[in-house]
Amino acid sequence: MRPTTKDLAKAAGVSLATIDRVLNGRSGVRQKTVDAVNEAIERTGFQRNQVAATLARQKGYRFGFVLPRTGDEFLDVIIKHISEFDQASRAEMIATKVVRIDDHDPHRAAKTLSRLSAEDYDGIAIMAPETPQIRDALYRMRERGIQTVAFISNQQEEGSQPFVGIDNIAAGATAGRLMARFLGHTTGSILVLAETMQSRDSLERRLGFDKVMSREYPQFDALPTLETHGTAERTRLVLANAFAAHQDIVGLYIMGSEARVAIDLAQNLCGEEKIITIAHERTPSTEHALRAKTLDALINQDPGHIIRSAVRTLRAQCENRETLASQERIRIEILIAENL
Amino acid sequence: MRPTTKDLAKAAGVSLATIDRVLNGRSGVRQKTVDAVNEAIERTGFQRNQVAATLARQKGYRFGFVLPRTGDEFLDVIIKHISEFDQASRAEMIATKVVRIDDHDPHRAAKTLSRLSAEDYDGIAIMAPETPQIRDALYRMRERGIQTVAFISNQQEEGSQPFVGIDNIAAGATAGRLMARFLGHTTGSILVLAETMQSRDSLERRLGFDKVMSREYPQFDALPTLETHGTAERTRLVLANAFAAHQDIVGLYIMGSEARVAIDLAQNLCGEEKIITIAHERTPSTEHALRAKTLDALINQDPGHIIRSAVRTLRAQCENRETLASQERIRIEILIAENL
DNA sequence: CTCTTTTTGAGGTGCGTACCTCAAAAACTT
DNA sequence: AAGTTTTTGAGGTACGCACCTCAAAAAGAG
Repeated sequence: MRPTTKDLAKAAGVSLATIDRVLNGRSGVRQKTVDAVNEAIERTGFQRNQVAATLARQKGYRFGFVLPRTGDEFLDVIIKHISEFDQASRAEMIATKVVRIDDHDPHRAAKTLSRLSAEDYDGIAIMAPETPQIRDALYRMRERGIQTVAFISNQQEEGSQPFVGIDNIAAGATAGRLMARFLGHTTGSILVLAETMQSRDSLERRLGFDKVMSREYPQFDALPTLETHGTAERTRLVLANAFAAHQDIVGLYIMGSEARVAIDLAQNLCGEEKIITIAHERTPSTEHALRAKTLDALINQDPGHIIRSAVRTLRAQCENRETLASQERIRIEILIAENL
Repeated sequence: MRPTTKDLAKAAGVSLATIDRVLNGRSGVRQKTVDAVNEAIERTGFQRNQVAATLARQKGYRFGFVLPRTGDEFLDVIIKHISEFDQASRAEMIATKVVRIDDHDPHRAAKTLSRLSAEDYDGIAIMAPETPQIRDALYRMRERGIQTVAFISNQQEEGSQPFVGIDNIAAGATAGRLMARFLGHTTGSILVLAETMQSRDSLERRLGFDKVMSREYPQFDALPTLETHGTAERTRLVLANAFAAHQDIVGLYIMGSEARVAIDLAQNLCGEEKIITIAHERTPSTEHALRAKTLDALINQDPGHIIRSAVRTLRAQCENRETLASQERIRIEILIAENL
């Protein structure tokens, strides 16, 4: 039988009240006593029964997913998965809510964050660009006792909060390797498309992509990143210009959003010689393109896994436990038509 | 506030005892009353609080993972993950144990299964070849009230129990597509290696592989499957013979175990012209080969996901709930050196 | 209608923890 | 040493459900 708090109290030679104080980090306990309890925990191998604990806490866990207000199809997919998760985990007393912030106005975004109270949230997972305002808002949030985790988009301040998402440098490298291998023995230029190079994610993907391409495949010329600013018009414009300026385009790497427009357009612009196209994130559009063979491969991070991992991570923080790093690593998925 | 059993009793116009009888499928309740309670469940949107339920049940859940006694590196990986999971989920009152069965002696295997009692296991996940003996043993097991789920290797009898694992036809097709795309414009023969073609998994993978190759890439000649019987000697033998008989081998698809030996050997036998090699399942060996570029791609099913999914599925059965199919789909992962 | 069987109700206990109160003990202060 | 503050103990309630018993009510059989 696993030891209970009662057993632990006996083993430590203190009362249940003291055990409770130590276990839940309440004040008013001498260090000496804390040490004695911790020693007893070690000795007896006590593990708090989370099932009983959450039942007793009564108010399960409430987590917020902070997402940008503007976004692409991928964001819709994320939101859909969050609400699915919310449904499925209500029986486990975990509630998840989506909070939107102004991604183009850091001040307003920070203000929205500052309004999130510890009364309403035990933790939040945030997907946002890294600005000083947001960094500070997150810092104050943690001071208020709300756990935080960066989510899909990493924040600079490593160490202060965990990150759940893929390694974007590796993701870029993966795209690069696939691009080169699919191209085989041809040579030519490769277009690289991003929403904006202001974002850390795009920078990292490009870095990884170039690392593979320039070192191992000098026969290809990866052109400077084209920025779409997330609009269809500009995507059309920059792509048309690029195809006009370069006659030898053999590949297209779409790092960011607006994949749909780019894929369709590239189909028309490239002539009879098919170009190899690789994009990120599975959405209805990219999935369709993969099936239609207008897209050759998709680099994906599974939204379901990310969400579950973010919640596990937040919950572990709330209960100040460690997480198994190996369980929380988000895979860089390669999707082709056959393994959709 | 979510309705509790008490609220439900009031809503259905019955007592708590009756609610308990219906909810836990006990006998001695008229159908009319059962219907009334179910109607009230619908109407009030009652959802049993699993946290409280498992606490009250006192004896968490005990699940067994039935694995073959003999096996390759992949099996070791699975076992490692099961014990990791066991550690991590003890706080959630879920205990998992590994049970080994004689995979070469169906009678002994069935006997081992018949000894698993409902006293000790709430459910078992089984990875075993499909034989009549095992099928019957599983049937009787379910009659004893032990939930079952097929795991990695599917059993024929679809419908009678869920399956957690990948679609092996799709996995084979994925391997085929990658093989063809990596080979590019060359032509030649492709070797296909399996432990045995007796197993359904190998048959399905081969089926998927051929579907892609023969229909879309007639320039390649996928040779008949070579069987290694899981031994290093025989692997060496069949491979050496194959390379002697065919001078135009350009690809090697390793569907089953003994990947390590096959990869190393193929390296030596193929001469200066590198052949494209694709294998299944991530293990220390295959991972190393991928890094060393002696392996071009790996088709993988994540053991961690499979185990968690199997446990979620078993637990849902115990609580006779439905599972979200979308959450339980096991991905066919494509691994290359960059996204390890 | 009576007798038997089946179905239902009322009530209780316990799971392991959180969280609360109040008093008692121990530790510091001056 | 007396007073003040800090630390600890004892005890309780609650969470939502499982599981148990025993008696009462209802339904069915003859």
